[in-house]
Amino acid sequence: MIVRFWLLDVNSEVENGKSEVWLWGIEDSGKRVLIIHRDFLSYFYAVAEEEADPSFIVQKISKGDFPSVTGFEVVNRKLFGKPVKAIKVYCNDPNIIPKYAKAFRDFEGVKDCLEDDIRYVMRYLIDNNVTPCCWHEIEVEEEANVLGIEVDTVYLAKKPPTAVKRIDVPQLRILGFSMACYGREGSPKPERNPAILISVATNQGDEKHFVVGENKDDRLVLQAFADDVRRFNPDILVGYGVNERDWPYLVERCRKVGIKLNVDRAKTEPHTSVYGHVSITGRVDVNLADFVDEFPEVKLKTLESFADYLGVMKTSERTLISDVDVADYWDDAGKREALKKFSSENVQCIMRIAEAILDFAIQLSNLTGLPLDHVGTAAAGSRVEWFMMKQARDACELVPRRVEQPYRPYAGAIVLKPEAGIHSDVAVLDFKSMYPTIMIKYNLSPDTYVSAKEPVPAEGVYEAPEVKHRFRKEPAGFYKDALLYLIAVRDDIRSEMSKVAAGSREYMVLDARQKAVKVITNASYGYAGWIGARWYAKPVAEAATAWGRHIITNTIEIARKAGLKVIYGDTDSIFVKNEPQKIGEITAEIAEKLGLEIKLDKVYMSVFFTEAKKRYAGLLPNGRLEIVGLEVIRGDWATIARNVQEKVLEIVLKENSPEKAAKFVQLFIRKLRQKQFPFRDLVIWKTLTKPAEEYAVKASHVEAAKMLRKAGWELTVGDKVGYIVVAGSGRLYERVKPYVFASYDEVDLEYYVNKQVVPAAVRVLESFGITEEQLLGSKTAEKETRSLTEFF
DNA sequence: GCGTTCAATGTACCT
DNA sequence: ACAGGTACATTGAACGCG
Repeated sequence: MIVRFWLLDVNSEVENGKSEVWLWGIEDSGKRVLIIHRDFLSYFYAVAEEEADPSFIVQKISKGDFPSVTGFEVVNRKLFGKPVKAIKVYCNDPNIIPKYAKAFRDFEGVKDCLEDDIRYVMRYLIDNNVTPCCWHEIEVEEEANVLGIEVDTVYLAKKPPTAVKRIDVPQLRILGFSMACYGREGSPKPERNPAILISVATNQGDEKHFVVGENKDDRLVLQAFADDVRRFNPDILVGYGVNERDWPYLVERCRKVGIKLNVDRAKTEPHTSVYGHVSITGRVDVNLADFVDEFPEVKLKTLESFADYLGVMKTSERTLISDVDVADYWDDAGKREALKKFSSENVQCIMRIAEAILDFAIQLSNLTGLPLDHVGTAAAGSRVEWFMMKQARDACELVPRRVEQPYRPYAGAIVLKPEAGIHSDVAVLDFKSMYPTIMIKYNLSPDTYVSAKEPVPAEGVYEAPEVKHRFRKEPAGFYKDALLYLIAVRDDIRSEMSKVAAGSREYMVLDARQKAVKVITNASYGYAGWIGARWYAKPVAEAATAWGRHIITNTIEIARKAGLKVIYGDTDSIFVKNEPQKIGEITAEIAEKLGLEIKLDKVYMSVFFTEAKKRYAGLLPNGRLEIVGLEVIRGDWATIARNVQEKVLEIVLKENSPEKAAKFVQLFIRKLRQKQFPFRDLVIWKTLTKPAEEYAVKASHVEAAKMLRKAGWELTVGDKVGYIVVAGSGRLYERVKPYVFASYDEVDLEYYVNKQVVPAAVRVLESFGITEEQLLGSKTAEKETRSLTEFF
């Protein structure tokens, strides 16, 4: 019997001493199924030394005591482009593979063992061309559901599945949840603090709240939550920070109160697995917080600010309750409803973010081949790597082991010093996807590199400028093939998108897919230069930037020779005076001489530069202000400073009136001194980049973090600390408090005037001759205005 | 002993 | 835990002065 299914999740189990792959799927009919594949043999490679005879090696190995080996196969493969003979060693116990590989490395004639570090499930997926979040067909027979798996049917696979060309996603059941814990000793601990409130929502519109009674006994809450999950039987569970917080807490708490947390489809408990994701057998656990990094505009990566950014729930319309205050809200009869409302809003945010994110997550999973519950937690480098592994297999390239590499920096891109001040009518030209384009054009790939000691091959080489790294022209390296594939796929998707209604379900899926393709394409250069990469290839990255510098330098020269004033440039772009005819001419000349396409990206009606690189603001014809690098878009400046600078830029660029801007700043400062701005606009957020003890110098956010920790609130590396500068004496770091512990009365307003608002404003206004003193002015308002008026 | 100078430290940004 | 290039605030030790 043939079954057609969409692959939701995959895991492996050991049954009667034999490994089997479990494929969790959804059929067209909506049936949830489990397909068990029993006879997939895993393997690793023993790579033979150049002079060695592989069959001799096989003979020798056969005499050793390796009971799990079931067979050998001598094959031709490549390693970093060099042909090698390899012995594929099949084993019936996947778990013993690393041990055998280690032993085999010592055999005479064996250069190395490879791919022993690829887990059984991933081996299965790659070798059979099975991709998660995609439709497949498979020959199966029905099997008795002896284990009581919570699916409609259990099948036994007769053959590996084959992919079906279909892009649609079945109707998935999604359940989101959010929890609150009661504690007054700092960060809640499952050993001592109950889960007082769990809010649950589904994509079928249900919303439920499980709340403890007055005795705060959470057994019923936990049980009801687990029962409700099983009743709804979701395919996907979503939350925010669930892998590191909610799931471990729930598991521990249930253990403590003597309940089994049964929320999966196979009667096991949630367990932490690779990349730190929590695995819930038969379902997919998605931590939405893993996807906030795709939006660098979101500075503070909390649920509420992510939701605010996506436009699903405005923070300004909410009463936010920080962890520090949960117990107070619970204990105060008048405030408890607010806590419930907060929890309900949180789970609503989660559901709406899921709606906005899941299409992308699904497409990224499908493109990289990483299961949906891994793909979020996997770092950018891993995502590229898994994508490349599939490409490598097609090219018969062996997957190298990850080897510890020393960090060796190399030269990157060129940035021009801008001409400070305001320029009007400025065109921005740029090379789209410059590094991927260069990598394709010059066949930059780990398997095409010709080292300095090697002779030039017959087909010739491309030699990078400056660094002189050489890459064979033929055949195409697997990076080139991979990048060409990605670009072709993206073009296909875009043409498909133009055929369907914008905003339709199909359009959204296609758009999510082209975004996933873009993410992988753009990360490929960085991957090549990453020392953690299996295919770390410094010459590839170094040659890409060298060609990039060559191209942009020549572009600047061509523009100048054509009489175009070059105002600024960074990596792959140039800012020139907008003269369409000349731009047309140089575009053609660049294409002809450099073989790369430069395009008009946008025209600024006016653009403002400081003396510094990477910081400017431009006014677009539609009236939108684009701000780059300046304090406005920096998350480590207080909101008041960002707001004042944004307004100054707007006045300067739209009204061309620095004087008006200066007066605005003076008024702003008066309001600040009168405490007219919300307290939260004074909070400064900075990331803890290492454990507090490891800092070489005292720093404000670290001191604030220590104060939080003293009160029991644990922070880990990567967390952002929000602090307030309070009145007092001494160093800055001696005058800060976590914002949750501070009140408006303690604030050192003069710090915010002198070190936040004024510097942010002066950054822009000093170009127009306005000084800090003028903005601060003298004591009375009249005098301020007069001195400024006199100045002009 | 005290104020100034400046390299080092730390964070976040740009492409 | 994708790269290098860059700006800027703050710290803290060295430096200069007398």
